[in-house]
Amino acid sequence: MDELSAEDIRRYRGTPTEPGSNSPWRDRPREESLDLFRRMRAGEFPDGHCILRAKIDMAHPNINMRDPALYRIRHAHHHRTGDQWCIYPTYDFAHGQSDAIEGITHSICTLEFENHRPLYDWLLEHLPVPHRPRQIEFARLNLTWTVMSKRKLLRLVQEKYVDGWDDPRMPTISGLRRRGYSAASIREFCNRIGVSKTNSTVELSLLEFSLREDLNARAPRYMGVTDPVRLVIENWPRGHVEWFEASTSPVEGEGLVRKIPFSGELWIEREDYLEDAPRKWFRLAPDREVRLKFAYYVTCREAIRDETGEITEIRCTYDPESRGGDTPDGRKVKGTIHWVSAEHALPAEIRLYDTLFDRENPEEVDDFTTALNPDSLRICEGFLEPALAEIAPGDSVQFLRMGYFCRDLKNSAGPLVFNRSVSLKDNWARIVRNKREDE
RNA sequence: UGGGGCGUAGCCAAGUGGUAAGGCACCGGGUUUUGAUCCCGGCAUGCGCAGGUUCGAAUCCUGCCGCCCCAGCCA
Repeated sequence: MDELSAEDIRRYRGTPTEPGSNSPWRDRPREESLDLFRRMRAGEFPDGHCILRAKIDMAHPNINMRDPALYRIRHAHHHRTGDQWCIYPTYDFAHGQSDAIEGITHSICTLEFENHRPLYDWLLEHLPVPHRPRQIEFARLNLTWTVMSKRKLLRLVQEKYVDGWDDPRMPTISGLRRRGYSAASIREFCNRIGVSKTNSTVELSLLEFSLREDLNARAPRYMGVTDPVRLVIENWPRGHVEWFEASTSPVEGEGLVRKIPFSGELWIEREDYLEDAPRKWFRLAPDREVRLKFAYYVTCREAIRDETGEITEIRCTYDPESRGGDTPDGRKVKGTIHWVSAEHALPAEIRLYDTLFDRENPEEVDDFTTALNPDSLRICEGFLEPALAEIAPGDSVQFLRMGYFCRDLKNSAGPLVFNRSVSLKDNWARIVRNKREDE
């Protein structure tokens, strides 16, 4: 039992390059120590008055072996036992013993505990344990574009930078689940990155790939427009509605068949129209023809703008011969875009996520909260095809061409809310990016 | 300048004396009513560096270099 103050203990410990020296209490007779320990347990002393230490070697090159603390006084209130217990073991003292009692064979932990293993082993050797566990250390998982330490994540929650531990932007299991990450995709990700002792940071793209791979195989396809602009078909019979039958699977003969209403006024994705389109642009532009998925070919005639210059309506004509998405003359259209009939559309809140931080390594700045990405969440007022009303909270679907979305687990009572789990791979964006870099 | 770890491609990672797996990313091409998926091809004359041992070295030896962790009565 040592009665040195915390400050003195630190002084006696030495430094990594200089040995420490023995506490003046080190040779206290056992009976006296036992008595002190009993009284400490009985609550006779205030916090820090004395402490139980292991007698090992104050000159040991490993600082953890320089007479480490084992039991200290903490007058902490416990929700079950109240104030009756006031002494607590250190992590090092408890670790090996609890492993031994639980029959643990391989006690796996992270690299920073490597220096503690000699103490872990020393305690097991010197204490009456029922079994000898072995501690094995591995590198922790780090991911680009986020932080992983519990202490940092806690700050994000406490300081309200996110909505809670299950905010879909959090790299927590509950956050990933709410984002729409399946258990299978997370497991497959873990298989892919492996386990080693190398300090490493895995690229986020690998996590995203694992999700896409799983959802590509499982998620039914529907149509939803996230950033809507109105498309009017000038030669469509007024008030006419057609219903198309389409499968939710891209694979012939698989999936469920549901009906999709089509009419003369649709919502399409704002980004699917471009005024000055390059030659390789396959979507809508003045005088260009595209296929409306499952339905008809339409040719763009004009775009109508408001006073601010924003496009409010795109006017097209359709080819009645192209019903179903093919024409008798066999002419090809390069682009196929998704749509939702305006009259039948389900309004929905669609949440699009970006990385929580604005850089690959948020730890490179002094305070990681200054590296938060202000655009990590974008809330859209979108429109969905009617069949999407049947999707249960927590279920994943693909919105054609827009990515994989998961109906939010919370907010299940009110209007439809969908979280985007991950976008689809976007080769067009890549082409545009590469071209810009060439110029 | 003490001790404990780790260095194989842009990012992960196999490999333990027989001539550098695999995945992601990236780059080409094909198929496609999702610019998705799928398919085909490319991507380390080289394993932190320098010597040495060996018929043969990422693997063994020696010496360097770089990065991470440790001076809580935190975990």
